[in-house]
Amino acid sequence: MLSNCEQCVVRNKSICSALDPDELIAINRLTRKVAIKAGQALIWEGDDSLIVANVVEGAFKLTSSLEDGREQIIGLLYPSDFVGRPFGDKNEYSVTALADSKVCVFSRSDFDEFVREHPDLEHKLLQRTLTELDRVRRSMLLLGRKTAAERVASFLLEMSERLADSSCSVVGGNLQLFALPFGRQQVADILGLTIETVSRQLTQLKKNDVIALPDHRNVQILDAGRLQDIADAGAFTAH
Amino acid sequence: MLSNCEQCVVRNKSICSALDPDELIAINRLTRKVAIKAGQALIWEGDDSLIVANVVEGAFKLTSSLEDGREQIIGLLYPSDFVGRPFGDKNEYSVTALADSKVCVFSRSDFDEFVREHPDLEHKLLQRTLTELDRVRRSMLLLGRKTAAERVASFLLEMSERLADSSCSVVGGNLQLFALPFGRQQVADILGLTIETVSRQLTQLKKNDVIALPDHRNVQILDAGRLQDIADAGAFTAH
DNA sequence: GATCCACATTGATCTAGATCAACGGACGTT
DNA sequence: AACGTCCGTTGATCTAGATCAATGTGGATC
Repeated sequence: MLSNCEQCVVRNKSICSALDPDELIAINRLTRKVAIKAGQALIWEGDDSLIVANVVEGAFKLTSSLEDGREQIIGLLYPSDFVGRPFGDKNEYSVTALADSKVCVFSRSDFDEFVREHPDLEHKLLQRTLTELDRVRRSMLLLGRKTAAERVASFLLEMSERLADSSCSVVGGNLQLFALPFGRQQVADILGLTIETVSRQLTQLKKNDVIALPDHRNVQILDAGRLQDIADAGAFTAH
Repeated sequence: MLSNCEQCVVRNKSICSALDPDELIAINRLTRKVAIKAGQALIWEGDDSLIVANVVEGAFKLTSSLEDGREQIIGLLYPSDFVGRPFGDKNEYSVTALADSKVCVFSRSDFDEFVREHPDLEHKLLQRTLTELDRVRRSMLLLGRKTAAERVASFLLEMSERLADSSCSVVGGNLQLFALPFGRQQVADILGLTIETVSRQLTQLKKNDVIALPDHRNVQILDAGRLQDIADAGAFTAH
C-alpha cells in the first residue's frame, strides 16, 4: 500500500506542515511507512546515520548506555516528532519503540538533499531542534542538581503537560489524569534514579495527597501547585 | 569604530562562513561588537530573547539555576560559537563570560529575519544546533548515570579535545597539556558534583600518574588510554 | 478460579558523594 | 616581610539514594 502524505495524521503537526501540496507529492516518493512493535529498535547507538523519520503513531525512547548496562533515557518521541540525525554520519543514541508504533521513514541522503532544497522545511527542523535543545538543557539541571523528590515532581509535571496535547489525557478543572507510556524502570532511566527510589517518591506523594495512583500506569495530579513547589526547590515537608 | 566582518577573526569558523562577500556587507549593518568582562552576564535566565550573538574572543558558560543557588553549567562557548535563542521568545539559561571576551551582537528580530532570507546561514545554524544537541545528550548520560571518577575522566578528555582546536593547548606526541578556563567550582557545576569531590578525583588521578597538575588551571594528560577506560566504565582500580 | 510471571512496593543495610571543618599555598596590598 | 583574601586540598562525619532482599499485585493463560 502506498503511503499518502495528504491523508497523513501528522500532516499538520510534523515538519511536513511546511510543505505545499506539490512538495508533498514530491516528498511522498521518498518515504515509506514502517510499523515498529513495542520494544523493537529503529536506530542503534553508534550506527551510521542511514535513516531519519517522522513518528506517526506510538511512542519512542532515545537512550544512551554504558558498557555495564547502565542506561539513560535522553529523550522521548511522540506522534509528529522527528527522529534521527540529519547532516551527520553517526547516531549517538538508540531509538526504541515504547509501544506499537508507526513511522514514516526517509533515507538520510534523500532527506538531507530534499531539506536543502526546501528552506521552509529546514526552518521547521531548526525550530524543533532548538526546542529540543531547550528541553534537554532543562533535564541537565534536573540530572545534575535536583534531589529525588524534585526530579519525580518535575517529571510528573512535564509529562502532564506533554501528554495534555496528545489524546492520552483527560483534563477537567484541576483534575489531571494521564497514562504514562512506560513502567517504573523507564521512569528511573529518565530521572537518573533507581526503580526503588522512584517508587518510594511516588508513594510519598500519594501519602501526602499530592497525586493519586489509580494503577501503575496512570497518574492523577491532585495538587499541581504543591507539585510545582516540590519540583522547583523541594520546599516540602510531610505533615 | 565600525566592525568589519571581512576582517573578523571568526569569519571562516562561525555561521558567517556561509555568507558571500555581498551578504557579509549586509549582515555587517545589523551587528555590533561588544566587549564583556570576565564574570559579566550577556544573557539572563528567564529574560526575553532580545539578542543573539557570535563569540569572537574569550569564553562563556551557559547556566541554569535553582532558587536556593544550586547551579548547573549546561554549556560552554568558545570563539566562533553562536549564542542565544533565535526563533523563540525566552532565554532558558544565563550566559556569563568566563574570561574577558568579545561578541558580535545582533538584535534577535533582525537576525531571525536575515536568517530566513539566507538558507545557507540557516543551514549552518541547524548543523551547529544538531551538534550541540548531540553534545548535550552525551552529558545527560554523564549526569544521570556516571560515577564521580567517570565524570571527571570524561570531562578531562572532552576538554582536551575541545581546547585542542583553540590556541590554549600544546600537543606533542602523547603529551597533552591544556589550561582550563575556570576554577574548581565551575568544574563541579559542569559535572554535577561538589568542589571537594572534583578535587579528590583529580588528586587520585594524579597519584596514579594518569594526569599531572602543574598548577590549579593546567592539566596534562599522561595516559589518555587509561583515562578513556575510566571515563567509559570506571574500569580502574588503584594499585 | 488456580497458576504464573512480570512488575511494583516495602524494608533493611550499605556506600558514594555531600557536608562540615580545618588547613595550605599563591598572590596582591600595605 | 607581614597580612589578608581567595581557592584548593585534605580529613572526619553524615546522609540521600543505591543495593540487597523479600513481599505484594494485577493481568494473561490454561
